[in-house]
Amino acid sequence: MQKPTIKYVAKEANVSIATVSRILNNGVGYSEKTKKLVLETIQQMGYSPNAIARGLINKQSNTIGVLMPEISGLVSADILQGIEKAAHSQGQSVIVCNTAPFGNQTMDYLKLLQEKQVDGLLFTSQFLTTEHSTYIKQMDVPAITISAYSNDKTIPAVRVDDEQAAYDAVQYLIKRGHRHIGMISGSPDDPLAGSPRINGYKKALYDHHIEYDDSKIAWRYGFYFEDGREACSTLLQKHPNLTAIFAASDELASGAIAACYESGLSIPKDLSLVGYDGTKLSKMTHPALTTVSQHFVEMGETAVNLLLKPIQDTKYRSGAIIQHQIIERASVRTIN
Amino acid sequence: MQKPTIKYVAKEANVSIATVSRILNNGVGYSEKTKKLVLETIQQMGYSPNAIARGLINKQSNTIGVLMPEISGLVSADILQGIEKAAHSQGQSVIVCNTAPFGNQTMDYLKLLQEKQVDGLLFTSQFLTTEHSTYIKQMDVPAITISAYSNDKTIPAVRVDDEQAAYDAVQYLIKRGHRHIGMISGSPDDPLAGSPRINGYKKALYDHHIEYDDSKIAWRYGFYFEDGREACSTLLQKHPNLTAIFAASDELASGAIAACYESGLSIPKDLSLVGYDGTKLSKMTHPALTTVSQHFVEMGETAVNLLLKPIQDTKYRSGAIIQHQIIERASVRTIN
DNA sequence: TTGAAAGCGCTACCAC
DNA sequence: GTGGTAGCGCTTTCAA
Repeated sequence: MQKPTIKYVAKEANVSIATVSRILNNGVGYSEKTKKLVLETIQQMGYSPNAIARGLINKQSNTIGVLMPEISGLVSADILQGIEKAAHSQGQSVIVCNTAPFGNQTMDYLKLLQEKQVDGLLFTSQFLTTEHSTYIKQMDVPAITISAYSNDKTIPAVRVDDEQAAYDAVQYLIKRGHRHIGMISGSPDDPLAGSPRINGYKKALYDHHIEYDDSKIAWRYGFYFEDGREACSTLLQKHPNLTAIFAASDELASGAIAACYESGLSIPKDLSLVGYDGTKLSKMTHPALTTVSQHFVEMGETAVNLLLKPIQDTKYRSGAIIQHQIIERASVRTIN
Repeated sequence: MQKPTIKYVAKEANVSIATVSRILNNGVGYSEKTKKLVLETIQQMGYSPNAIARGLINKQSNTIGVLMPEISGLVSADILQGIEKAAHSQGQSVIVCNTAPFGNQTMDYLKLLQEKQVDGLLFTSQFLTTEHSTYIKQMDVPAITISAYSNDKTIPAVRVDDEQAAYDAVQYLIKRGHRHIGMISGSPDDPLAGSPRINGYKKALYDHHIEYDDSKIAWRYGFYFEDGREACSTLLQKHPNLTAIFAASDELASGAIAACYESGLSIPKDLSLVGYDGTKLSKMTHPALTTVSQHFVEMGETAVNLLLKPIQDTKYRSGAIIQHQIIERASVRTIN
């Protein structure tokens, strides 16, 4: 049995396909009577319009493509959630693409999404090369980055002010009496989540007249648990007198917690700790992490809105900065 | 500037569109010379085929739809990762749909995906009603459930044998000398992740001649941190002599850990704990959780393969059971 | 208020 | 080997 098409519906209802089409698209130009008749026929035949055929004519797919490394990360998953929500509420579907950090996976996906005629592109937590942005330009679809880094500044970016957020985190510690503050970080060469946070850390120290010491930053290439554990353990060995550590991700912080348990340090009694991201992990550790929360779901939503709405407001031409927020929990102690 | 179409490429290269099409689709019926010429023209014009037009003819979208509640959950995210990986390697794109547990969100998405002519449907962690499965049948696309529950047994299911897995977890505790074992669980009315695990718990006790006591199961509707914390605290109050608890999810277990800290209990010294799921959370808690690992990424991959491959092997007609595995970490102590 | 028909970009059939 | 063309299911003029 063939699936019914508009043609078939028209025949059954004894009207033209044009009329059916009009009714389907809420246009005008038909009597209530025919409308009722057609709608009934559709119902009865179980007709479902073919979005592909529609797309061919309308030149739009009502689909946006999302490119992200590691879908299953706490951060990515939250962003994706926000994206899907906002997209769906605006009649768009979301195609997810899991890009590998190496190779030209991203280019391959870009080509694929171009063929699929996506109406927009979202890049999450990714470094956008010039090759990428050049290709996007040629694709002629709107694109927005989320927590990503691009050389091409004409692509709007939705992000948190990482430097300021890190600054706030460190200042938070300073205000609670800490002066021996270490940092666990991603790579200083990472322009995305590495250097900005390191800079914020440095700046906060500087502004509060605390001497900066290179060796008080322990960095790894990743932002994961194991990275945090190793980095923290290294840091503690080098600087046993640290009273606080700022970790550039909640996962790093959770690793730091593990390292502290291993070396018999109690948090926050012996060492205070501030995380970063505000993922659900941060409330599940023990002690619960005081952390800098990024509103990932909101970031995803904002990005979609910026992508889909014709950019009338020049204010958002270059994207949006989402406010971060320090969530106080139990991992920081105040020194008198 | 219009985007170049196949027609335009044909004109530029002085061949027919039929020839271009053949070359594009790796068919036969053209000389090496024309192939080279056409490919060069394509390259030079920056032509990209239109998958929508293709789809209209081929009656396929090379897209599969994934429906899941809560994209951002640890479990869902892992499954999605596996799905995307396997789908992409088979030339399929993935549309994610975040279904709310209430309302008829799922039906709406189903209709949408039907219009988009998806080639397959994947249901994750969801309860499939008869209305759903009836609609799917009528859509005439293959569908598979992953860690889901459906009344319609003709829909292949990819899952872990939850009862057996829970059984193994509890038996693991029993073999380590525990006899006072409580359970923190989802709702007994939840046929998906509730009752099977509870049954496994009961059965293990029974098989090892340990009396079953209803009140040693504390359940909540959710499987989250707060649920676990509350449930554990309730349980501990009622049964202070428990030496072990089996939690029906890692998040529940992490909540249980928090509850233990609050009541001054040390894990595993005072209380042993086994989690469920094997999410990345389980290695980030302190102590690291001994847990029953479900291979979520593999489950996603398997589901896609089953969905896309014509089902030649009757063995998989009804789906696949993915092996679970107990990962031993630091949350269980052996009683002598 | 309605219908006929062109055409979106492509594939596949048939003819040469 | 190659080209002409019907037609996938739909929207949208243009006429009636």
